[in-house]
Amino acid sequence: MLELAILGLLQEAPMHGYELRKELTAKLGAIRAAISYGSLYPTLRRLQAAGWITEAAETPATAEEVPALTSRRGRVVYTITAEGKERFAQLIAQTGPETYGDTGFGVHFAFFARTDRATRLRILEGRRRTIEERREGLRDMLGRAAERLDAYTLELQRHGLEACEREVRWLEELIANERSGRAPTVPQDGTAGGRREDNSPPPPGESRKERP
Amino acid sequence: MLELAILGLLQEAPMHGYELRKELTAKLGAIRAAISYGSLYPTLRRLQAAGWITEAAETPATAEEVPALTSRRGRVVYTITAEGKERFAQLIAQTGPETYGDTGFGVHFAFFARTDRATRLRILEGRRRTIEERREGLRDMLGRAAERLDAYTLELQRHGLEACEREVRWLEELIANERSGRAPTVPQDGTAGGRREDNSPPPPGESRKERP
DNA sequence: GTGCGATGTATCGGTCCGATACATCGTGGT
DNA sequence: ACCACGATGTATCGGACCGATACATCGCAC
Repeated sequence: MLELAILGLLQEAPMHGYELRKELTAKLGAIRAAISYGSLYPTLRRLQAAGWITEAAETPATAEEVPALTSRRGRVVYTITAEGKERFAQLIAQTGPETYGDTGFGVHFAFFARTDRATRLRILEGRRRTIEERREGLRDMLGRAAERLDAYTLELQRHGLEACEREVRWLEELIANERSGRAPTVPQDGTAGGRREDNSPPPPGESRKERP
Repeated sequence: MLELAILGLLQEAPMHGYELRKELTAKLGAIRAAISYGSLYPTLRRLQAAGWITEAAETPATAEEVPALTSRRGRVVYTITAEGKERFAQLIAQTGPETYGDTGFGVHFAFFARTDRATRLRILEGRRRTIEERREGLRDMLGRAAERLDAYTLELQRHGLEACEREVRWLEELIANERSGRAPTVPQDGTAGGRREDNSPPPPGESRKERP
């Protein structure tokens, strides 16, 4: 999951570790607390070894800014490679059980702007299926096995059930939205500052549909 | 977390691994999918080594029920020890940052029937604090940094924000309920003799509302 | 002038998951 | 009569991720 997220973020701009973590936290803040350096750095190492990204010590900068006495050491900047972009496209397109779990779904969803519509629909429907099953499990529990559990556990289940119902409704809405063609999609590639023109994979058109 | 959950469940009755997993899944179904054997068995081994539980191969059963031709092999039954109960009491009473995270809070909450009211309140308030902070982070993101994120990511944040708001409301309700006094606590130590009797702890949610 | 929080890189031990292997039992289909 | 299949049951292995920790620099407020 981290691999996917890192590759996705580095496609917008090269970054160093600290920055990456902040962006990661911003983008995934709704689904997980904060990425630990204990996972981030080893993963970066792994990605570098696999050739998906390259790391370069940030130093020169034409040497005219700072007299190099207080040279910024450290500050390793990671850049995605062409193979890395391929890898990302492959990861983002493939769906499976782990795509429908809480974390997996969240990460995939966060990169929906870089996902083609067919895949988006597959993921949304798979997630809905998963949540519906969880919901049924909780309903059964609250129905049949209620007397075996104490009041607090029941309250927890009830709250969980409600969350499932809400999420299913949310997903229905998103699915309907996708099908109807007007998806909330701002293609948004890394060109914000007017540099690094790169073809965002298949950003399904119909851009610019602001939500109320 | 698993340690706490296992100790808590074994306090209700001795069980073997498979059964334990099922009960665990039932009790924690609202917060996590299913406990993997890859965590369960090593944890049981660890608990046994620490002396919190004892394991015994289930076999004899007075030999009058089944002719022993189809002897059930395997079937290791785990029983909590006195030290294990102490350990559980210690774990359930101590609060900290990890108690307020999604999983930690869920597990603690699931055993609120075995937790004293002061601790329950501390946990509920700590959790509320944590969620409020997450909520504020999401609000800031949706306010200030909105233009930096694509529509899908924003939608994810919005959904997460809503979930936070709902949970805070839920927690407020639970806290008010705890404070209002009707919470017998039920220390509930030995469970000598009969299982199956339901010394029902406090009722957290009273009259539930029907949905509009 | 100094303490302190943000920035920054990095490792280590430990928890937990997913895949896998293997064995038994009862049930129902062919 | 046979056997396929799902539930029951125990167990291990590699890998992903976290939490704590260590260390160094920078700018700023007191």
